[in-house]
Amino acid sequence: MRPTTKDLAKAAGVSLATVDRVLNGRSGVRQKTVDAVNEAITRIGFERNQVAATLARQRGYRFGFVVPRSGDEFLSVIVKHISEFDQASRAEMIQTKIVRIDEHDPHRAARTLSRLSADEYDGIAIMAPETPQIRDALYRMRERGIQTVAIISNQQEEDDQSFVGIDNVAAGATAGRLMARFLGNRSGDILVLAETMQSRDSLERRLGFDRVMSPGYPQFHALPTLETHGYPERTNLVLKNALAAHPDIVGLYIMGSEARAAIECARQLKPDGKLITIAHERTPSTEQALRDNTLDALINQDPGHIVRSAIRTLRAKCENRETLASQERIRIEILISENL
Amino acid sequence: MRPTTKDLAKAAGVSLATVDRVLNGRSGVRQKTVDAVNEAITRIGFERNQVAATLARQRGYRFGFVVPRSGDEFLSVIVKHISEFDQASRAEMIQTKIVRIDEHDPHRAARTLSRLSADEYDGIAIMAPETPQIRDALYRMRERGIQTVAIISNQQEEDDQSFVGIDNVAAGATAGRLMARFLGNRSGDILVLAETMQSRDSLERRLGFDRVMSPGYPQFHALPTLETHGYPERTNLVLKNALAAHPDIVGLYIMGSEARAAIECARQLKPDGKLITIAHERTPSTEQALRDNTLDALINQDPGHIVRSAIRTLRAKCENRETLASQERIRIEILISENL
DNA sequence: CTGTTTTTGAGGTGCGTACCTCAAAAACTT
DNA sequence: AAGTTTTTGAGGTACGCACCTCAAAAACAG
Repeated sequence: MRPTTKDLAKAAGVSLATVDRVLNGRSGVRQKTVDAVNEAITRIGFERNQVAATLARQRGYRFGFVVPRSGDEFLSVIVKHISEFDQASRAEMIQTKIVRIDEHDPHRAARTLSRLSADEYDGIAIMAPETPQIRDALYRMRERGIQTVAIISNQQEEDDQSFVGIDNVAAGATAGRLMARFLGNRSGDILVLAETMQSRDSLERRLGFDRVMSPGYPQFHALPTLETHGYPERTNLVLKNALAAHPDIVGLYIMGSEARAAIECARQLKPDGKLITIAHERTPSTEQALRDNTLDALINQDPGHIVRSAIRTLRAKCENRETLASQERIRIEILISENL
Repeated sequence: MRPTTKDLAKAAGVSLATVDRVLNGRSGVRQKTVDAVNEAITRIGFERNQVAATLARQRGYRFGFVVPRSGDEFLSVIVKHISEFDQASRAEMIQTKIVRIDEHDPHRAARTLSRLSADEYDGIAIMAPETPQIRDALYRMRERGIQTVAIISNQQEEDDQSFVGIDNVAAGATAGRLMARFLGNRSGDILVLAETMQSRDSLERRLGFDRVMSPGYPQFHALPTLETHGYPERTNLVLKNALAAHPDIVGLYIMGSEARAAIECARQLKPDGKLITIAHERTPSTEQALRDNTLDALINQDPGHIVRSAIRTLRAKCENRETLASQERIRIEILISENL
């Protein structure tokens, strides 16, 4: 039989009340007593029964997902998965809410974050570009006793347990390698497209891409990143200009998570030239493009996995546990039309 | 506030005891009453609190993983993940044991299965080739009240909820497409290697592979599958013979989950020719081969995911729930050295 | 209608923990 | 040593459900 708190109390030579105080980090216990209880924990191999604990705690967990207000297609996929998970996890007493922030106004965003209280949330998963204001707000949030994780875009140099998402340098490298291999023995220029190069994600992807291309494949020349700023018209324009200026384009790498406009352009270009096109994030449009061969490959991070992993990570932090690393590692998926 | 069994009893106009009888499928309740309770469930949106339920049930869940006794490298990875999960899920009151069966002796295997009792196991995940004996044993197991899922190799035409693994036809097609694209505009013969073509997995992979190659790429010719039967010496032999007989070999597709010997051969062949090599399942050796460029790509199914998904599926069955489809779908992963 | 069987209700206990209160004990302070 | 503060113990309640017993009620059979 697994030892219970009762057994633990006996083993440590203290009362249940003291065991409770130690286990839940309440104050008013001498260090000596704390040590004695901890010693007993390891000695008898006590493990808190999380099932009973959550039941007794009465209120399960309330987590918030902070996401940009205005978003691309990928964001809506994420949001869909959040509410799907919320549905499915009600029986496990986990509630999930979505909190929108203004990604273009760091101050307002920080203010929104500062209003999130520990009475309302046990943990927050945040998806936002890193700015000093946000970083600060997160710091204060943790001081208020709210657990945090960053998802998709890493905030600063966080530790493993505070970021759920992929290594974007590796993702860019993956795209680069595929691009090179799919191009085979051809040669020419490669277009690289991003929403903005201000964001760390784009910078890292480009870095990884170049790291593979530059030394390994001198026959290709990846042009400077073109910025679309998320506007379809601008995307059309910069693409058209680039194609005019560089007749020898053989590849197109769409780095951002909003690929619709770029794909549309590629679709029109595709029939004549054999343009190899690679994009990120599986969405209805990228999936469609993969099926109709407009896209040759898709680099994806499973949004469902990210959402669930963020929740598990937050919960583990609330319960002061470690996560199972292998489960929380988000894969850089390569999708082609055969393994959709 | 979420409705509890008490609320449900009131809403259905019955007592708590009757609600309990209906919820847990006990006998001695008129159909009419059952219907009334079920109606009330949907009407007030009752959802059983699983946390409280497992606590009250006292004993959590005991699951068994039935795996072949003698196995390849992939199997040991699976086993590692099972015990890792067992460790991590003790706090959730889930126990997992490994049961070995003799894969080469269907009768003995079936006998082992028949000895698994409902007193010991709530559910069984089985990884075994399909034979009439096993199929039968599984059927009887379900009659005994033990839930089952097949993992990795599907048993017959099971429904979605009874199989955790990948679509091997699609996996073969993925390998085929990658092979073709990596070969580019070259032409020649492609070697296909399997442990045995008796197994459904190999047949399906080959089918998928051919479905992509045959119509789409006339410049390649995939040779008949060579069987290694899992013996390194035989692998060496058949490979050597094949290479002698077909000087024009440009690709090697290793279909089985035991790739060590074949990789070793490929490693020796690689320097001179530009042999494109694709294998299945990530293991220490295939991973190493990917890093040193002996392998060009790896088709993988995440063993950790499979194990966890099998458990979740079994648990859902025990609790008479549906699973979250998107979470249980095992991906056909494409691995190259950049996204390991 | 009576006797038998089936169905239902009322009530209880326990799971392992959280969280609360109040008094007693121990540890400090001056 | 007396007073003050800190630490500990004892005991209780609650969470939502599973599982049990026994008696009462309802349905059915003859």
